[in-house]
Amino acid sequence: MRPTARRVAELAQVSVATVSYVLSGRDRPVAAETRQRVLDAARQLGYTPDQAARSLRKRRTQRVCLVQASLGGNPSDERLARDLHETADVHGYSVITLAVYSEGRARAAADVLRSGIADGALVNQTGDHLTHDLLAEIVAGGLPMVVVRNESVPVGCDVVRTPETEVSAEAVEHLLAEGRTRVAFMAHRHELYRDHPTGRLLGYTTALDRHGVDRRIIVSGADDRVAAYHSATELLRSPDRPDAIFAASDRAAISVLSAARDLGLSVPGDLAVIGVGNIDEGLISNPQLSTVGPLRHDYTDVVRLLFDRLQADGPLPAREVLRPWTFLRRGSS
Amino acid sequence: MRPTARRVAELAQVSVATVSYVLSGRDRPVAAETRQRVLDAARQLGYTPDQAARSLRKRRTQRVCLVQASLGGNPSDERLARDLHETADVHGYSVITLAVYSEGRARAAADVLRSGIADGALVNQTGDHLTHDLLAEIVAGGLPMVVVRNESVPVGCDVVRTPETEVSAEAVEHLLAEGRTRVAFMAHRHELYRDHPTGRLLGYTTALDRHGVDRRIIVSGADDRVAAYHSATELLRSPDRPDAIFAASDRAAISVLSAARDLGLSVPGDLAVIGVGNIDEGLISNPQLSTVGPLRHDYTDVVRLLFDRLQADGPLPAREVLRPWTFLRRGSS
DNA sequence: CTGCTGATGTTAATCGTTTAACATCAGCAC
DNA sequence: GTGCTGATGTTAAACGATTAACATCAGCAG
Repeated sequence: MRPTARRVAELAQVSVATVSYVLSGRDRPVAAETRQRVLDAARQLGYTPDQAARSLRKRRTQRVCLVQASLGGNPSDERLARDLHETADVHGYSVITLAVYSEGRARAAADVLRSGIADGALVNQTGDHLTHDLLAEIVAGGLPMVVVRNESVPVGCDVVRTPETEVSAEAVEHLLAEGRTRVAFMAHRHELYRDHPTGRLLGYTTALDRHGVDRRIIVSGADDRVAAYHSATELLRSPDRPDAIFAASDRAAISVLSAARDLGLSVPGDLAVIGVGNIDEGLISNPQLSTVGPLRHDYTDVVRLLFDRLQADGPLPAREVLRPWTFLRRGSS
Repeated sequence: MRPTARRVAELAQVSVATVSYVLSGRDRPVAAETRQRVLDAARQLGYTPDQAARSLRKRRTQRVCLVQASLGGNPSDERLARDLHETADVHGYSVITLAVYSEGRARAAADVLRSGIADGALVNQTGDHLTHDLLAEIVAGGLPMVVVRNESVPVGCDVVRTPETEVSAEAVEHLLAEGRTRVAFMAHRHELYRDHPTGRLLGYTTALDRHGVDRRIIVSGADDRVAAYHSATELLRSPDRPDAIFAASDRAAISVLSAARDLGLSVPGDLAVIGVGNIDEGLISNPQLSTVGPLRHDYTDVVRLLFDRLQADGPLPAREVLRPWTFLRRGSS
């Protein structure tokens, strides 16, 4: 059995209260000699306070929850995860990750969040799985929450909005204005099988609409590099091949570049390529990758929103922050 | 305030015990009519049992902890994380991730694990930060644990060993046998600043030793694609450039291929390249990437080791599993 | 000497859930 | 009727840490 405060108290010949006063670091006067006895006893037994008991009593878990659609793969998500972990460490919090990769998991995730597993949550773009209703339900439970999303969320939590739709449209319009006529969109699998389009897909269709282009060329493959390569190869071999591809992720776009090169197509001559995400790798590709994405890959401000809430005494008003995104025209378009 | 079992009990006109019996699903007989009243009350109030209280009483958190050196980036780590999350979901567990990216964090992580934050832990290659002593300390606390590592760990937990050193050596020997004379190693940053070499570095030096080669060419850059590209470019521009590069990761190796191409070097003619990890992307690179790594990217068996332990009644003997790795010679060497 | 203050320690209530133990009652065998 | 059994419900004791409230005592001003 793990040692309890009681065991430490017995060994140090004091009461459990004293043990708690010494170890929890509150400034309750404790005689130097007593304090030392307690510390020695705790060390000797290898005592660590039980988190469950502490949480129950203090109504604080010292944990934050990161809610994500997918696990890894996306450098931007990784960066957010890292920033969250690092900040959490500094503040003495642990991070619990909840993967919401389907409709069903969303319901379960909401329940987990409402069970008081963490003191706050950072929700990263979990598509439509976490509906506004579900988010509202969680917020209503009193959980401090920050949501990173490409749309406003009217439920009383902080929202970091990305202008994904607008900037994606801008990029596609650029392609059209340049004279490209057959612009394809390479989508993530989940973008194809749901009612509500993602920002990037919406940007694509919006731009085509504005320019009166009827023809939509939408293929899957953006989920991973290999799928993107094969999907692009097939697409570019078709008799009526596109003269531009807007890929839902930079990684996919880079695979498109590889496919084009392997087929002997010149970029941007024969084919223009634009990705989403503005990952660093786009700077070493050949040609450099045009992309749509955030200017800075730094989520410390987002994370701070959450910890501000955690440290606030009263409830804070819901804030909405607009994350700066831009269309970066580089060599591939 | 979140509703408690007590509130539900009041609403349903029963005792809290009955509420617990109904909701926790134990097969304690409860009259159908009573059960329904409780269920209705719980639904009406949106009741979810408090995790802290439940954990305290049951001495089970329904959580597992994933301990990792880095967050994301490595496809293999991602896959492990995903497999763990999915299996955990199935078993009704949540996943808490602990990032151990430095010596200091290791001590803290050990304390967190010992505080009973989870029912079991899956430790993924956290280099030397988590020393055997620290691991032993955690295991001694009674925490079921599975460690994935490139060496045996004699502390009473399950170990999934990767023959990273041996297979790396094999790959480098292959380069030497082929007649390459200036073989460089591109390392992760952390590999350069610590006493104990990683398996891949050890494999590299071992192979050189065996062939009586004195000259070590070790550069950093394996941590990310951009750094690898620049590091490789610099290396390949040097007057006495290497004729082979063994990169500590496939991602880095692929950047080396890009750098070589941009410099007009032919692969494998002018330069042989071998990576580590056997990621799928190596199949779409041009030329295809030779690599050292696991045959299958599937960690369900590893995860099962952990859940076997969690579900076992008594203590299980420590198992050691050897993960199959191999040197895959493809187009780049 | 009296009464106050601050330092130091202890007692006991509390957080919300689980669960062993007990109470009650109906049904039934004898 | 008596006693047993099983169904159904309640009571109360945990789980381990925190913390308000209280006890004690030394020092000291008046």
